[in-house]
Amino acid sequence: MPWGEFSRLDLTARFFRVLGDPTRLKVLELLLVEGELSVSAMLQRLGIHQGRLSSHLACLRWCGYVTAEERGRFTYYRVTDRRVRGLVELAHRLAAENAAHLATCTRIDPPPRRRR
Amino acid sequence: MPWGEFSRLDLTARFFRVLGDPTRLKVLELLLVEGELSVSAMLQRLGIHQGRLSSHLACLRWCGYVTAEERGRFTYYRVTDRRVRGLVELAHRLAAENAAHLATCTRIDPPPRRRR
DNA sequence: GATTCATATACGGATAACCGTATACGACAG
DNA sequence: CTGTCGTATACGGTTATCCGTATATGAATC
Repeated sequence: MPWGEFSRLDLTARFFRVLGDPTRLKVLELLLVEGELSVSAMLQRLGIHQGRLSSHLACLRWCGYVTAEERGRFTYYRVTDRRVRGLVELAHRLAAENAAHLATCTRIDPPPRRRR
Repeated sequence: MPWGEFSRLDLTARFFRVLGDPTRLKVLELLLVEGELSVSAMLQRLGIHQGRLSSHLACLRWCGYVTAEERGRFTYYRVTDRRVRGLVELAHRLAAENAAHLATCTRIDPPPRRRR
């Protein structure tokens, strides 16, 4: 059952890419620890620009990682699915075991190019 | 214990980014199914350019997802860690449940820009 | 209804990361 | 030791995606 032009495999790759950004991953971990937070509460803890956080939250929300609930002027976010916690924890373990190599992978982080 | 300039969280994000490329994910799945394959065997099944496959394999190998063994003129690859299978399968399930949204996430796949 | 606060979206510069082509290298055959 | 085969690396174009700044929206307060 392909969705639009994307195969099952393409969709899973997209799924992983959502988790592949440090800011989004940090937001997700924060919510896993705290349970539920408003945007302004996250802002205090993360120290990043408001627009940027909002945009990352929109991505996480749209893709099903988190759920938002509006109460009054505030919007509260929480992690949607219990399985996400296990996924992130397993990734932490595997990443820790290969930390030195992940840090130096030249495909993910290639050396700077000569000017064009 | 930070590795170089990367925090634990940054490393995990990199870990996910390795899985976030459709070609690498496809290679990984192929190896999960077949167990062990030479580069040329993978080339036949994937139908992509040789240099590109080799480069992705180098990434997967360096980051610890696969192990290579040279026998004669051939190099055989296999998946290193059993836990990778579970990780990928869980991601498949979660991605399938949000397929329609993942396919249209504008942060991962933004609308085309006006010419500069 | 104007103002303020909390949050979301739009825009464009900068950079990360993919791709294809071309080239290098090491093992075995002849 | 020369050629071929299997594999790895280098290079630069192109696209994806991050970021910060600026702006819009919607609820509550005045």
